[in-house]
Amino acid sequence: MEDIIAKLREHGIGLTPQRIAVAQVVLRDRSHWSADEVWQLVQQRLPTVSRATVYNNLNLFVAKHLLKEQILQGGHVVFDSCVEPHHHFLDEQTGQIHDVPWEAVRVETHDALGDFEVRDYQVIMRGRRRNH
Amino acid sequence: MEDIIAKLREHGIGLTPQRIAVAQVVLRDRSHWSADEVWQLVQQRLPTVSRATVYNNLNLFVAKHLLKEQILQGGHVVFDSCVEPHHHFLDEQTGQIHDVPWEAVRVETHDALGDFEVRDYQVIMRGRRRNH
DNA sequence: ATCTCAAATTATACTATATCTAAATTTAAA
DNA sequence: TTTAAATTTAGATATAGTATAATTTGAGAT
Repeated sequence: MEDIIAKLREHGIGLTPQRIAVAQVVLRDRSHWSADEVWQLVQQRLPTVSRATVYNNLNLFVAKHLLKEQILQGGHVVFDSCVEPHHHFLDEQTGQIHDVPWEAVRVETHDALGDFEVRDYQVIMRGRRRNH
Repeated sequence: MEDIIAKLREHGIGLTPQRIAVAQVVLRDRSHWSADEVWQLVQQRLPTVSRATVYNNLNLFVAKHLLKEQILQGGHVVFDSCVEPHHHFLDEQTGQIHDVPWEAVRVETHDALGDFEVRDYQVIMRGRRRNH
């Protein structure tokens, strides 16, 4: 709980019970959360929390760089607690998205880019994950 | 009109007035179309066309490789008449997405990928486009 | 040419996701 | 304690997409 509070403060986010509850959910182990998943879990701790509040706070956390918004296949939005740069691997069989370490992929661009000044990039890979 | 019909046939798509109208819109000059944009334009030619029909046919065209589905920032889905492999550049100032030639970017992967067998990839670049 | 019928396709109605609005409540500073 | 600003709530609305019922298509039989 103290960790969470410290983290919110570090990111310039004011404290409310709703925000603490949302942060407790999204900063847990799993790294990709849909808004509705978060809402359902937060409701267990705070039954009166409204859906709009969850959405508002998730988007605030993105704006304050506590989370990153990621787009899955089909346009579904999830919130990612890993804000460090990383790439994504989409397992086409399971539909699962996995984080790939930044250094695992090297990207070089050529002059053919022309007018585009690249500030940031991310590689989306598709394929399958070998059986464990 | 004949071009459109030939194209639909090549891709194994049966002919209906609705499909011809949708194809006429999306195979025009601009390369990224939202479903609702398509619907509005198609309605001008076929006022009874339903939204579901437009969605159904856009998704069919993707399935038959006449179009490619692309996900924009925020999870918005657009349909792209350029089905050749290409990368994307998102202009952060205008929110516009631009196609980048495949060869303009080279990607190498390393062992750190581990379990992931990459079949396909795409690079999403962000930045700005120099003034014209 | 016409009819039949199953499959394909479209339209109607419904659902999912996300955001807006105004009122109510809480926060944080004085 | 007060107060202004921030935040949440509850309900409505916007955006996007889909399920199901209705209609059309296409092939084969007559």
